[in-house]
Amino acid sequence: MADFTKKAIKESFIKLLNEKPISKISVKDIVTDCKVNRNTFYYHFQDIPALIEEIVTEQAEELIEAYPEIESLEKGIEVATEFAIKNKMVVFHIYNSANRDLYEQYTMRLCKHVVTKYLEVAFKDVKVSDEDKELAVRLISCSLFGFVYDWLDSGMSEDRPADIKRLCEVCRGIPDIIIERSRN
Amino acid sequence: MADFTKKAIKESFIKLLNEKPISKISVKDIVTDCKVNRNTFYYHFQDIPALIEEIVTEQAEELIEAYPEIESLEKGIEVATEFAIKNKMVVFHIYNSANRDLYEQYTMRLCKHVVTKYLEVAFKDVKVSDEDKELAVRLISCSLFGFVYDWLDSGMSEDRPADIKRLCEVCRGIPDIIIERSRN
DNA sequence: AAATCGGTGTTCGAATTTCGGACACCGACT
DNA sequence: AGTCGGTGTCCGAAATTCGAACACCGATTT
Repeated sequence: MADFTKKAIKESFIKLLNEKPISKISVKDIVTDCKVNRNTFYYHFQDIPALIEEIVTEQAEELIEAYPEIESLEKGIEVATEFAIKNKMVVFHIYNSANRDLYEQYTMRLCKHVVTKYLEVAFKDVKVSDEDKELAVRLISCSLFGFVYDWLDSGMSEDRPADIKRLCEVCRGIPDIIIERSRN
Repeated sequence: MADFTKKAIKESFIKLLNEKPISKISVKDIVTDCKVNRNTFYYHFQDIPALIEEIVTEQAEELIEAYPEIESLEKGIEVATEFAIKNKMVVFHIYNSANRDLYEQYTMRLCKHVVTKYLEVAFKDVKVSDEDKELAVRLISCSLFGFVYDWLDSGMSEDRPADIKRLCEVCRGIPDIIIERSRN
């Protein structure tokens, strides 16, 4: 089964995201756009947050797929940041919505999700304890989140590469510290 | 219902058409490409010719939709030729296949189909008898078919606009003759 | 304060679509 | 003569999509 309907729902949502803020997108808008029954939406997804979760997860996986040979955490941060900034980014639409507090939590969840996904790959050949892995996720997620927060707050500077570099500088020490800790 | 699966099957077919000659495209190739059960193909389409028929019909309808205000038969011929040449053209792939005789008949059928579709619009506000309409379809279809035949045979010249103009010159007299005949 | 409105999320059963697994058939190739 | 790959068809089961309800909520209107 190839789930064309599910795919169409996702595409409609992304399309609508480019037309209006997420807070104004209803389930009805989505199903109207792709001409399916409202129940079909609920058959595939719990609710809109679940839809977002799946889209973001997919994009993260696609990204990791595209960079199978990430050699360093720094590169990983860069890639994760690219993910958050370059690729359309559902995250941003969420962030820009009205219910800021709610979606800040959600953005953080997404950051952790992305970073965790990445670290599964990045830590594959390095022996690091589970606790340290968790620490790495937290540290890097917070950095990523903070960067996105700042980047959006300061008016979305056009010079993304420089901004990414800045984030990398912030995070550069973290992986070394983690690996060092792991060696005791 | 939005028939995403059916749409996917069509898209897979068109995709495969750009990779290999139509005579080498099997139902299995199609369903493998879009990850659908073979029976699902047969649920939607009688066979591959029926699939082609539907694709071409749709493209013709889209074209007519895009040119709702065709003012003259000449313009119509131009549009129909554009349809046959500019828009990817399933017709051509058919034509280039091994079983030339079979598909020449089919190409002619398609030409007639397109021209009929067009003339329904073009003759809408002109009172022309059914016999004359049929004559117009035959004459213009043959011109279109002959043009495509010649165009392909002579190595698909790059200067399409000039070729279209040439076809229009060939056909220019036809509509006038038809309308004149209709006036008795 | 009550009523209306638009959206949510859920349930149900019916209808449609997709599926896997058969089958006979055919033409090409061994 | 037998194998192979493709076709077109059949079946019943499973999955998906549907329309029509329902209670619920929050905002807006009256």
